[in-house]
Amino acid sequence: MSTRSNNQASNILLAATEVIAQRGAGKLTIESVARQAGMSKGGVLYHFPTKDALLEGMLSALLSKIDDRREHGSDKSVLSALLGSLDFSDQSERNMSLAILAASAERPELLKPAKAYFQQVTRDVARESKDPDLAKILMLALEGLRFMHMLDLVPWSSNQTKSLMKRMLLIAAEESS
Amino acid sequence: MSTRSNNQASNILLAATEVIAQRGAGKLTIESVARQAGMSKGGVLYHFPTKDALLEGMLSALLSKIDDRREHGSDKSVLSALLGSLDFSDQSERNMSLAILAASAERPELLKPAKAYFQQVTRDVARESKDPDLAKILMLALEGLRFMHMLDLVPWSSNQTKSLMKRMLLIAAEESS
DNA sequence: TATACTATACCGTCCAGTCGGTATAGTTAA
DNA sequence: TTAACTATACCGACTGGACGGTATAGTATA
Repeated sequence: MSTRSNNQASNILLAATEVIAQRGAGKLTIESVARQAGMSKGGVLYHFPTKDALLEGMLSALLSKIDDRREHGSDKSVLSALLGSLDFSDQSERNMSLAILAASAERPELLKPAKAYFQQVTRDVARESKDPDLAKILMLALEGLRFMHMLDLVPWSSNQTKSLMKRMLLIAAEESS
Repeated sequence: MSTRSNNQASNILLAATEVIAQRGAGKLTIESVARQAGMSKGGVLYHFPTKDALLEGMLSALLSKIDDRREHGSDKSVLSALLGSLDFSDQSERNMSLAILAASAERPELLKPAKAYFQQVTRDVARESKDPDLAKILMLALEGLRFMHMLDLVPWSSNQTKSLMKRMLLIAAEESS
């Protein structure tokens, strides 16, 4: 029967990311999210009583998705897991990341958990690396790719991106202890 | 007597970046820019007839500053010039970059010139490299650093950033022909 | 009936852009 | 030299629309 009443929240979250992807973070309004989710403004406001709550929801969905994959990265290193799990040809991947843009525009404070997350990952990656600086460079490249992807600024094909990711995985494997 | 009131336009541009840095791209209003620049809304609107014009102005100021430095990078490679000229401890550097966030929020189309710029740089860097993929990784790391800096998301000290940049310069020097 | 959810009408605020006006410096010319 | 005129820079009241949030009434289902 899957009441799917629980799903409505994530439906709305998804719709929000789509709005940002299609029209920009500045056009993220409760109305536009409602339309995209196929419901009314009241419906959205029932699930997320304020716009801030919506932004928080998007951000925490993004972080928990990333974290999920870090843990499911099985036997490889954290860095390898991160590199290996990101798929930039996946539209929903990009869309979720866009929460960062929306939050930074409207409520920069909401990015604090994201910063904490980066600190954590940095620590973890440094701990397992022979060459922490090189590991950081790879992390930065990964995030650079994420941001450029978010803004549709990547100046080469997705095939080239894939081969780049492979190369990065290779370097990561070489230098992990 | 050098009233120097003739560069009001760049004054306003500067004020706009400060507003974004202090309050976020979503709070970038003509009024707030006017206040920051020490004038009235009408005054800002005189120099930039629409908000779009203001955004365009910020973006083109950013691109021409970067381009400037690429050309003044003298005898080194393009990649080295880019790596060497960026100073992330400089506040104004970060502020100017924030134009990207504002534009992406309000008028994503305005980022087209930025994309064209990245394509150009990528071509140039690839041409002079023995190992184009490695060069791309460095470029990505540089942009990753820019974005994380913009969002105040860098999880380590500015000293660590400096040593990272040195390392990146080293790699770039090793692999340039 | 109660709970979970959705729709609609409405309010107050914020904001981009308009417009009539002021101030001032320069230019022309009687 | 002074009156008439023009250009540039700026001010601030106002308008119309968009948006966040509230209130409330309705529907479906268990």
